Amino acid sequence: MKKRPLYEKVKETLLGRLAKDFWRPGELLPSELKLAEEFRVSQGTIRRALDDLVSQNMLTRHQGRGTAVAEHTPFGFFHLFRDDGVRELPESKTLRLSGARANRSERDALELAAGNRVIRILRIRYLNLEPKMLETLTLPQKLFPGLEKISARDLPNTVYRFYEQQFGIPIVGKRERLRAVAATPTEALHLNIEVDTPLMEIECVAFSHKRQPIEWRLSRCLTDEHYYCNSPE
Amino acid sequence: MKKRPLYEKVKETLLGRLAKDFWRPGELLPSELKLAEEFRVSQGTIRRALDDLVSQNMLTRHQGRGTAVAEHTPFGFFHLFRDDGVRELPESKTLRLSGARANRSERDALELAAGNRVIRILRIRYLNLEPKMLETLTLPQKLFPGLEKISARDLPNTVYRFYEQQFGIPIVGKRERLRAVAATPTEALHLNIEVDTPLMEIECVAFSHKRQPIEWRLSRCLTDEHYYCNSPE
DNA sequence: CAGTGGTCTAGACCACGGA
DNA sequence: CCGTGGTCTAGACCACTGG
Repeated sequence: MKKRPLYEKVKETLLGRLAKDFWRPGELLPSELKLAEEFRVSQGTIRRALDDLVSQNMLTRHQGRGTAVAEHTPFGFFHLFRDDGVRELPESKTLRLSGARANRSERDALELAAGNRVIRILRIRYLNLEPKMLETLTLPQKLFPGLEKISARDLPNTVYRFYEQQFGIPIVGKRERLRAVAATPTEALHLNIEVDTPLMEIECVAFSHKRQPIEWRLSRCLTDEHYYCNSPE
Repeated sequence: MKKRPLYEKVKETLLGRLAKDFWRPGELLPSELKLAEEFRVSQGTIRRALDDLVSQNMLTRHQGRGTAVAEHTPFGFFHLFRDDGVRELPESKTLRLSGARANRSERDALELAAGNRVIRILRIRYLNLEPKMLETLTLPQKLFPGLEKISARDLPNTVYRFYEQQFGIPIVGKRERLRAVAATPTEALHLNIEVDTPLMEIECVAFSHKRQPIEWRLSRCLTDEHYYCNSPE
């Protein structure tokens, strides 16, 4: 029955607090010894839990300072770099936000049964003021009650924190699949390029802590002056 | 002077043995307690070293069985999957192998001084008997003495193990950069596609254990029936 | 069953950061 | 200086694997 390791329980509790903004981003959380006392486990167990959360980019640790809530960098999970290696701040504009019945691809990606509804969001992203990326986000409507009635202008730039804070859904993992594709006429128009220009397509499914699919994202980006990288540089 | 943690020393020693084929791939190495005794450290320290090597895909562990040398899967670091998620065995043919003075890009990628020589290898790779990928490998000649005189036919399909066993150079890390590009006439010819077809370009620098660049690899692949993925699926 | 890795504890000392 | 995380130890019990 209860074969789950202790550190998994600790992780789960801490994840819940992080989702609820129990601590602010950047804030130090209690020391390992304090947490060990609170959870009635040893420091080693706390350490194991914290290490796991650090490797999931939920926390950061600094010797002599403490363990802090990760400042979900302004880049978030944004993986495009300029050719010289410098990272640029992405800007985004939401073009459309609407609800609909999930189609076949969406049901497959989000593991939904037939008939479920989804929310579709179309965004364009800019790097250095140039349009570089067009992306479609698809969310299961039942997990985001009321989101379909929000104005496109009110959707924040970094949506993962938004999911956490407004809907209590922390994103802790993702699976990406990449392809090279040719720009469609619509994409060519938005990105100010010629039809059939090669684009990088990034298909990404984001998961909550128990591997439940939360978001299906299809991005198509221009890599004429940027490259994609998700390794630790 | 010597502030390197103990487990780092252990890792280094074990890595050296793995490179020398001290244990065969798939073979179990001594238990944690045996290793702890040999290295005169605690089991916890050995465990930490082994954990790190496991996360580098050098070892695999199974509760109740032991710790084994990773069977560098027939896929190696090959990251193309068929659209249905199935992994296919890549076949490769070496088209050319030659030595030359390193050009600017090669010196940058491999961190070489001007005047150094490199070995260039041009390969074509097949998936399900269809040509899907053209790649250029560039190696610092001084690290691979005699390799430039080898016949293209004698170069094995999986080169990383070859580097380890013939030249004592274990590859433990890599950095990848991806772009979408248009097929050149040469590539179109080899891959049996039209010029300007979108291709995924994978630029990969492979490192030895102390971050020394060993191989610069530029791959261009057709993603009409495959996708690229380097996350744990 | 014996032996393995997986978890957990309690304690020690060190290296670093900030007041 | 104190408190933090980083390393290391020694020992305990559990869960799984194989013969």
